[in-house]
Amino acid sequence: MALASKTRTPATVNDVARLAGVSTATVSRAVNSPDIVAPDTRARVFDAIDQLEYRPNTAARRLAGSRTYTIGLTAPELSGPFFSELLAGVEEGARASGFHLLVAATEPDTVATASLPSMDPTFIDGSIVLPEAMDSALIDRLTSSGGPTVLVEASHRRLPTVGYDGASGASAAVRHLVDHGARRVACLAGPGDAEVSRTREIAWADTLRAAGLEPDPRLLVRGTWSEVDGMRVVGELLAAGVEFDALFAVNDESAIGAMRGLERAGLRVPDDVRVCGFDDIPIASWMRPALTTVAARPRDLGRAAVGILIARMAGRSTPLATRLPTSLVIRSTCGCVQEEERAS
Amino acid sequence: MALASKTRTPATVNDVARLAGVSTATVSRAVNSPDIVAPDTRARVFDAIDQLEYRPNTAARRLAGSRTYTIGLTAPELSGPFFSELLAGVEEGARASGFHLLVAATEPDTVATASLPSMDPTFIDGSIVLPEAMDSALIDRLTSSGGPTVLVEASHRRLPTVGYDGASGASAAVRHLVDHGARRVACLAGPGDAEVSRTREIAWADTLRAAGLEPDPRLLVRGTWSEVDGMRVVGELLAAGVEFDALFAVNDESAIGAMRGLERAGLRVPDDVRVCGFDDIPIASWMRPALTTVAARPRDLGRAAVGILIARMAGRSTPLATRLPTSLVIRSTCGCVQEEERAS
DNA sequence: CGGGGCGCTGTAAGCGCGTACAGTACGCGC
DNA sequence: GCGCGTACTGTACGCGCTTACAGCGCCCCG
Repeated sequence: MALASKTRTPATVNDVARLAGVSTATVSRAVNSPDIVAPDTRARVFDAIDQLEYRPNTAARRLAGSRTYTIGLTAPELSGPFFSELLAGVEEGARASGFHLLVAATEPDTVATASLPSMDPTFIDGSIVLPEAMDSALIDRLTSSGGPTVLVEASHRRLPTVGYDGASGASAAVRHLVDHGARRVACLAGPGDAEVSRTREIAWADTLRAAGLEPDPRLLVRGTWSEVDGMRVVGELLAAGVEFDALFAVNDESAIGAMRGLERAGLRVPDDVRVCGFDDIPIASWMRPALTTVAARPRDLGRAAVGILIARMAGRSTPLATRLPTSLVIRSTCGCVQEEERAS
Repeated sequence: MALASKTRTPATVNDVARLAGVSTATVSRAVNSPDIVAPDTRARVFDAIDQLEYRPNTAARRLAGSRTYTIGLTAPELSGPFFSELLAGVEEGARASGFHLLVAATEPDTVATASLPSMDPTFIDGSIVLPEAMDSALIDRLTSSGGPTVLVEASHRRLPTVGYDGASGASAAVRHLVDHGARRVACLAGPGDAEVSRTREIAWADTLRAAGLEPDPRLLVRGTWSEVDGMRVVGELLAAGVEFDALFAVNDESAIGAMRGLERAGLRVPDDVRVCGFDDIPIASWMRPALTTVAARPRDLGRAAVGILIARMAGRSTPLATRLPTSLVIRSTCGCVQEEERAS
């Protein structure tokens, strides 16, 4: 019976009300709290809705003081395998719960200004933000005006966070390296102010100590998560004459860069230096030698984040910190897989 | 003088109007068409706006029949290097022009239903869609109700499109392979109904013919853009006993998969089979051997798409089809770079 | 000196929806 | 029989903004 609109202007509550022979208030109630309207009235309303292909106007809805059914996702950078997967997870979760997804990147330089518009509280019911996207002042501002907020891969006293159990992941990686003979394990970290990196660095040091190996501070080097930087930093390490027989990188991209740096210096992976990354980005299993890494599933992270956000928006309380498990994926760069396997 | 709000309810036009001693209409005009209000009035209004930290309520704005300052981006899948970069470009362009960005994935199975909500015309001023996200009926529906639409990497009779000049890119790649001695160039294509792939396949065949080489139909094989499929398909080709000395893949991911397939069969790249991909995804330059490929810049694509969309929304007319150039990036998999270079 | 035009501003009517508030009808207990 | 509670439904206002329309003062021309 969709003899209705094809190009006509969209139906409104009024149209539905008229067709169903009820008032607009009843239509609204039928849509938002079906249980408080009489079953047969409700049925008539829904019939009308179907016939007219009525869909509530989101803007009006918002204006009338209700939800916008939209959540925001803010990150410092939108490209890259990590964010890419995270986004997919967030979108999936949002869509499954009937929410729209607004994404925004924060200007690299002006962290403050340009970011806010997209997180417009009048537009958003709540938001998910990656820590490096905003300083804490901004986050405060957001939470005081923009509804619930969940932080990804960060820690916070008041706000709910979701992230990996980075410490145990890193620990497993380092332990694996050590168990297979490594004695001098370097750590290729991210920026010093990135908490995600810090956690993994600390786990690196702790695990080394637990194995009776004192971590050499010169073995802890920093990049910016990128391949280029991984390569550069390894070059510097080598140039400085610091010896190491294994390398744990806090993310896969810098691990890959590091491998190029090693190769450039004539060192072979895993024979001369064993390498282990973190994240298990898609390419990790396709490169050669295939990267041993700590598998994290950003897609799950995303899903978890929306889940928590939606719970908060609904007024339910949630644990403050959610930590997803990781698992070590052993491939070729750690050198503990048979040659035969590696060749195939 | 930001003695104003900290946690207070956001300022409205009324507040601004009162403070500036003008009417709300004037405030609105000052904001939306500054040139039609007297300079000193305008100044007073802007002062008030700053003082109150006023920011127009987007929902109200939309409801009052104006723009929403939001554009939508719809794709079948949100992860992967191509979309990732495209998104970054779109967001960049959108933000630069003061637009919000709503992203949505279309359900793999129910192409129809679940996608629309996010493209809600009452929410969106216009949208950018990747062709495989919607069938043409859906696109028609979107354009008839949801404002201007631009298609990415697709062709359309009425709608503006942006994409690469895939034909010339593919042509350059195949020509390069042939120029360097390849005689039997296989083509690893995408799904048969993907126009992007078709264009490149045709260019493959045409270029071969132009070089006096009749394309062997058995050399044209299809996957689904993915690494796994690239690997699988090459395996099948080999199993079928079809000989080839070069392979042109319509995207990098399947090229990478193909290389693994080749490796598995004991064939070496580029010595036994030369390989060339398409896209130049970030990893292409980091893998070993480094992938020779046609460089496309999805980020630019994204920027171009928003540019055109915004122009259309502003009523300006734009060319129907925009084709961005590509360039061949010669690295190691095509076998024409010196050994010395490859080793480094 | 009067009328028409222009430049600017104010008035007020919605945009589509949610929701307090005010019914209405019915069933029950007294 | 009346009064009251329950289960619904309708009336009407306002969310914050844009935008016709009208109004005001001014200058210019006749």
